[in-house]
Amino acid sequence: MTESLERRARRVPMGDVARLAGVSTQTVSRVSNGHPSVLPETRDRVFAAMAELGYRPNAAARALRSGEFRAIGIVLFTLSTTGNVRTVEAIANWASAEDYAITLVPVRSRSREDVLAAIRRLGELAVDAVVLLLSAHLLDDAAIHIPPDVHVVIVDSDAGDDFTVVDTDQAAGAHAAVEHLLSLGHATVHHLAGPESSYAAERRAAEWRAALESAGRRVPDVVRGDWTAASGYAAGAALAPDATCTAVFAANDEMAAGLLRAFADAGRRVPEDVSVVGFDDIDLAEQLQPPLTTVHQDFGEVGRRCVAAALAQVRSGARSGGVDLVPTRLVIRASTGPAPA
Amino acid sequence: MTESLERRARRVPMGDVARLAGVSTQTVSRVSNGHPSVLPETRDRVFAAMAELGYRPNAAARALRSGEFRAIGIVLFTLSTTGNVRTVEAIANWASAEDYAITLVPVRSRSREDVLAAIRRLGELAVDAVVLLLSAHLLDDAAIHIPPDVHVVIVDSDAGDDFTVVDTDQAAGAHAAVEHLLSLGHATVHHLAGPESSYAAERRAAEWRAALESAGRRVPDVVRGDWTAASGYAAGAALAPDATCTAVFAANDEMAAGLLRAFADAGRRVPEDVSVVGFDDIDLAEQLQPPLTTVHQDFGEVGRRCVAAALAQVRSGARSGGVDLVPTRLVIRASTGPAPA
DNA sequence: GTAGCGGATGTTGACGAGAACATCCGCGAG
DNA sequence: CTCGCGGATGTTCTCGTCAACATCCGCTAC
Repeated sequence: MTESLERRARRVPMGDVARLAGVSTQTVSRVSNGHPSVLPETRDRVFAAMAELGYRPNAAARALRSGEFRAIGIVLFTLSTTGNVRTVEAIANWASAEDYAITLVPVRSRSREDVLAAIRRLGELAVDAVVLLLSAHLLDDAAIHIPPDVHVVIVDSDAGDDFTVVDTDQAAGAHAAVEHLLSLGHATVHHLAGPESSYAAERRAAEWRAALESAGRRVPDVVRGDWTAASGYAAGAALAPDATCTAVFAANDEMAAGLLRAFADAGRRVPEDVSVVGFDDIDLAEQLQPPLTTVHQDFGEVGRRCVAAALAQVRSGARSGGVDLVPTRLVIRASTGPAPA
Repeated sequence: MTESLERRARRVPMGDVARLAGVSTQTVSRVSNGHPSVLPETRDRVFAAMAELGYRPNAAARALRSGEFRAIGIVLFTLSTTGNVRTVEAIANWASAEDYAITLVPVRSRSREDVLAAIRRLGELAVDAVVLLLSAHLLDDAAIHIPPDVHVVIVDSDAGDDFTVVDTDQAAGAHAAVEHLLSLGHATVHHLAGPESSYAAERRAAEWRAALESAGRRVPDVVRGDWTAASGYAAGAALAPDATCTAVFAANDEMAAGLLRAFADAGRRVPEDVSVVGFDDIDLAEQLQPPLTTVHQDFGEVGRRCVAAALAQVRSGARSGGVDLVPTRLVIRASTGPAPA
């Protein structure tokens, strides 16, 4: 794997450029930052010197001087869920538009000590603000304490009293899914929930229950998955024999995909025998068989608001509380239909 | 969205800690870095002062002094492809294990100027090494020039002469897929390729062609998609009427999923009438109907080698060339079967 | 003609941490 | 008893950049 070696070229400091261009470092600095009062001729000379030496400003020195890193940190457990990926991408793109970079800090596990370690590292990161893509339960722990001078935005959580929270409106989305199924004549709706460790999963499950109760319907036992399609398949295999199960609301699309295959394998037709609704509206949702009715999340908007909130804190120097919910949209496809007669 | 405001707590510098603990800043520094020759009693006093004031070391100052940021940059177009996401996650995890953070730099578009801008920003990033995840032949362009003192690892590209390249062994994977289908008795294999702008897509297409030619088979026209399931569906709809098409190798699993649904809609059974092979082995592959035969990529290993190569460069101070290919594995599921009689 | 203004440039210092070097002290060897 | 050594700690200086202030100059207004 190794072949040739090139000796490392030394990082060029401003002073070298200044010397070559015959000006002071301050003038180089001014050119570098587009300051107006530099003679065009001088500017060109400095640019030429920069190019010749391959000068690039040193981010550390700049940050030390200015106190700004122009970066936003994101703390998360995993990039293996659709929601996290899409949120991270959206944050990265919006941040990039503001000329901010994104620093990713993965947390090894959900163990208390790993989370604590990540939070502690937060403050030492070369970052102006932090987005926590962690579920709330973790922050409830009184021992987990976020330094007061760190600007934080929290996603997928409920700590709106102390922190800025941005999130998809899980409750409204879940409500719409249940309503849709009830309006098709189903007596009740089963729920394939995500893991208990997820705040989003818990919110969706709670609202599913509330919607059924407020409609005066029987509330079936919750079936739990772990977000994966495989867990959805297992849940589907367990639900298929139950003839009273004519409608299932899955907490995400991957698990819904597993459900669809499990029902197909068990000979239960979708949507004729069972209706299925997912959550997220991943790209593949439309390509499943049948195409999946699902709750569309606007991750782009979540990302935009995260960046906006983070930069607002950075610019004002203050931390604000409050919850900012992004609406969902029910996308009706072929996986839902009238209740069987 | 805004409610309460807390005044910003000032960042605590080392000097404050030193004063409170009754020592010099140097001693605080030593404690902070675990230097051995500090009296336990002094150490405790310093720790207490740190805790009381909420001291956290300043990353910029540390980086300026040491010349190290302990961060690796990743430049990429998008997180919407499975491959990129999984690679980024793997890199983040391995880097984190070495106590390095990850900085994400999205490139707005594939336009020449945006790529150039990103490359130029590279050198100014607060980063010790950079991974280019651009999946393209970008570096062929002579105008795109990477500063010689930037440590670079390239993924999904072909600049092994000048840079370290880590990649999945696309050719071997594609070859295995074609071989598998031919060994099942299919006269030839159609190919649903990814976009021309993707290096991986081109490698897979080239090897598909080579495998067919070396077996003396007819080489059908290539059908192109854009990685999405929707484009796979469109391609499937176009291929379905062609009775000579009994085997399709899709360049990724999402497009294969679209193919499966298109064939189902067109009344062509998989695998009885048509066999389908994908590439990637995404989680959902096993949940498709039928479960998808596909080429498994070991993204974790790609990430590990990227981090290893990047840190090797950082530590040696040199840049090395060479190509490091990660093997693939063909996962046979129900979507492939013997050629129809 | 000169005061005064403003544009172009230079000089100085500070950001926070930590390496190099200096200092001080106690203890053991000669 | 003194020298020297090494551990604990302090002092100084530097990293690269940029803001603040200083300087110098030409031009305009009176």
